[in-house]
Amino acid sequence: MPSQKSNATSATARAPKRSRGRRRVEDLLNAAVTTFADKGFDAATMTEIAATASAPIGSLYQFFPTKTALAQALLARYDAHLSARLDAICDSATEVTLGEFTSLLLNVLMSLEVERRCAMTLLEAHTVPPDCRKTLRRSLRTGTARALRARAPELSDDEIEVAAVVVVNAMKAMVHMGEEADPVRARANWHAMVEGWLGAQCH
Amino acid sequence: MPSQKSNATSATARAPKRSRGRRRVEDLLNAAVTTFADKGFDAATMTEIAATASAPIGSLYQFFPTKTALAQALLARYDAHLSARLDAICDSATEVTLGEFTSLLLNVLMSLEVERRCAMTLLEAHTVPPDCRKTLRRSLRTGTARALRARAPELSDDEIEVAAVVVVNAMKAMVHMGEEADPVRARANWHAMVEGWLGAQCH
Amino acid sequence: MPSQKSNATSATARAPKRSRGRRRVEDLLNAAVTTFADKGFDAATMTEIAATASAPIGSLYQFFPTKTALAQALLARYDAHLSARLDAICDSATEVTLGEFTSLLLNVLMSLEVERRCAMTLLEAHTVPPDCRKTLRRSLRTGTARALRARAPELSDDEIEVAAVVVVNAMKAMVHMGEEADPVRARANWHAMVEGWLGAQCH
Amino acid sequence: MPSQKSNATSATARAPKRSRGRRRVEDLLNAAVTTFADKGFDAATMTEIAATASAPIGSLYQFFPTKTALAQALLARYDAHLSARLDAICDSATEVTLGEFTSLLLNVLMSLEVERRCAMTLLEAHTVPPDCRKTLRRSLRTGTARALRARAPELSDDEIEVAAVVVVNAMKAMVHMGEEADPVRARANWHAMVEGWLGAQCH
DNA sequence: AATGAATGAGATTTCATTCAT
DNA sequence: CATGAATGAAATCTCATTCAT
Repeated sequence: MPSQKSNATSATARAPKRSRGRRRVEDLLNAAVTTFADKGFDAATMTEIAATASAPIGSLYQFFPTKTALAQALLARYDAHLSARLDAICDSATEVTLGEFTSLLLNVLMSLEVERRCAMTLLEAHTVPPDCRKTLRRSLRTGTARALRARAPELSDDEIEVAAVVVVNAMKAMVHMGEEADPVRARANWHAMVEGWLGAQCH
Repeated sequence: MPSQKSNATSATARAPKRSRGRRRVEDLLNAAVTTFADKGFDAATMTEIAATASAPIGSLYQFFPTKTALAQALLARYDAHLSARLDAICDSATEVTLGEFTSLLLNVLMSLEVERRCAMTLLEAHTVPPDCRKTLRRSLRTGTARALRARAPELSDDEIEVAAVVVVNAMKAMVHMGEEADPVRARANWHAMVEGWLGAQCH
Repeated sequence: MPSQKSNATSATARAPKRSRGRRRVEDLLNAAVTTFADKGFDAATMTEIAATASAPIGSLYQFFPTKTALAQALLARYDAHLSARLDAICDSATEVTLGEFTSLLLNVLMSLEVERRCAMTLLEAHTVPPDCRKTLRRSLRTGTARALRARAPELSDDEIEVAAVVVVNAMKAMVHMGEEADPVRARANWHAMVEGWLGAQCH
Repeated sequence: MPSQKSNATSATARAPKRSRGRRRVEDLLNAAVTTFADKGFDAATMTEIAATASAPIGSLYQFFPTKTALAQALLARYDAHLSARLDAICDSATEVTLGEFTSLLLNVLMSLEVERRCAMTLLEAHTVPPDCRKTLRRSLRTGTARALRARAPELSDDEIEVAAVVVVNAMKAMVHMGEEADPVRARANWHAMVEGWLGAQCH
């Protein structure tokens, strides 16, 4: 008796056990990334994602029991990537100039073009549960706060909090400016603006 | 995304002739705004929009032959609103302080909460044709450029172009910061940052 | 964005407005009756039911937004039929012999062969919500109680209650005995047994 | 009801060789009993049954190559149980009063609550092949006939045949009356009714 | 012109069964 | 043997759009 759509309120991805399975999951995730990035969450279909990965639809559902679970897994993967980048910035925070530090921060979101577009799409999709969306946002903000604290330990918690919000939004703008004409100059100006403000803060 | 039976490649909104019709169109647009803002473009259904406006579904299709045409009309309406605001800024550009000017610009997107959320949703929706999305974006950029030129006529066309891109993205960030904790302080910092940069440019 | 299976917890059948619609609903209900009776609730598919009625699947869902709603409508229709029969018995309860009265009661379920098989199938189906099932059962019991009270007003409420339970189960057995070899003699015996007991009670 | 990949028209349960296997089969059967009783044949899934028995799905298919075969095995087991009870009644048929005899017969189906609910579910399921269903029914009828013959050897074969049909249906009613309000009085009345009829027959 | 019932392609999800490991 | 990941046919339900009334 098919029909009961996933009754579990929060279904999560199942981990593969065999080595072939792990490879297959990799393919499925990549297929999902490009499909979501291209079509958006709602317009992308599970059937198309499976087809893109040359996998039968049943396999897709073996690992991701729900379209939502698939989105969640993707966001988690991207979250891990961002955290790693931010951790790296923490490590070198005191060994670089302010300009370099600004650059590192502002470029956090600029790697992995497709994954980022996918993540941004999912973050905007009203159909994706707010939980996962909030998780990624918070993770990005706290990671940025960590980097700022590593660079400017003299700032209070509140100041760090607010600065992190500012910087995160500056990061996002960097990405969006790529679609405009002459993105190089636009980003250079943006960089200057943020560096100026950061310099004023940190002192 | 069910079957699109419409084969017309580009359907646009039809203008109503009588005053009763104009009132009805108004209601339909408003219903569409809230529905799109709440559910997103894909999840919102034409039936629900008509119901929200207490209008029969046939009426909705009378004026907006396509879901896409409806989105387009909404974006056009919002575009007009933004242009008006930017025009007003042009007029007073030379009579205000730099801080006030910055404030005016950064707050351009902060009015009409629901309409803005609707517009941003539609701008992200991959299902809405890129044309209308590009139109609104360009309109916002050129309007901003006009305001900047009114304030700083000494800048070259290129410089204005780039500055407009920067400012537009700064405007967007103002909106996004509203969802974070302590948006007041975040926005104040942001304002300071942009004012600093604007001051450096304009001279 | 299809996918959200009927989120309304209890969807009910929608009434048709046009005359063609009423005819169509009739056809759909009849198709559903035979299909459920033949295949059972779970094995019967909405697609097959629509096809049997030569109706597009969309039309089926127009009137019965859920497979469950369809079952409910069927049970309600059968309920109405049974109530009518029991009311008729009430009217003639005092004008017939005990044997005739027994006969009338025991034969209540023996008309409308297919509808009855459909109803019994639905009553057993674990997938049909208990509510509708209980409704029909109670309706049958209270209708029978009414008939018994009309015949034997001297009995207490409790006695009527219990007698109704007994008689209802006797009715059901009448139906089941139809599948055995020599159903005529079996039913005659059954009739004698119940009549004997009824005679002993009523006095 | 998803695709039945099994092309074997009639698959039956395989007997286990080792004692550990016999234990496992026992667990699987018990898990199947409760699952079928709770969810019905169609809604119960092989995966869930295996999980309930804490057995891998492969093991389940080792012993019962088909969902149908599993149902068949369950019905056979229940058949054996009923036959044993009826045999016991045969043995004591001449040593008890008519009231006791009636009681014994009417209570045949009242033991093993879950197994019985499972069996009744399977008997109603249109998806279970008619063969096994008929087998159990016939077995119950012939067993009952045996008991009646042991008690009343003077009756002709035809009379026994018909009486068995009547008694079997009386048994079933006893079970169904358990769900109504005041089942004790209902059953007492039922008992009186059947005893009265049996007395009239046997003489 | 106005209405809203009718349509059907297509989306998500399930699960009996197999077979590689 | 034992296991449980893999498969894909098939089921339920949605909704943009049309067109008869």
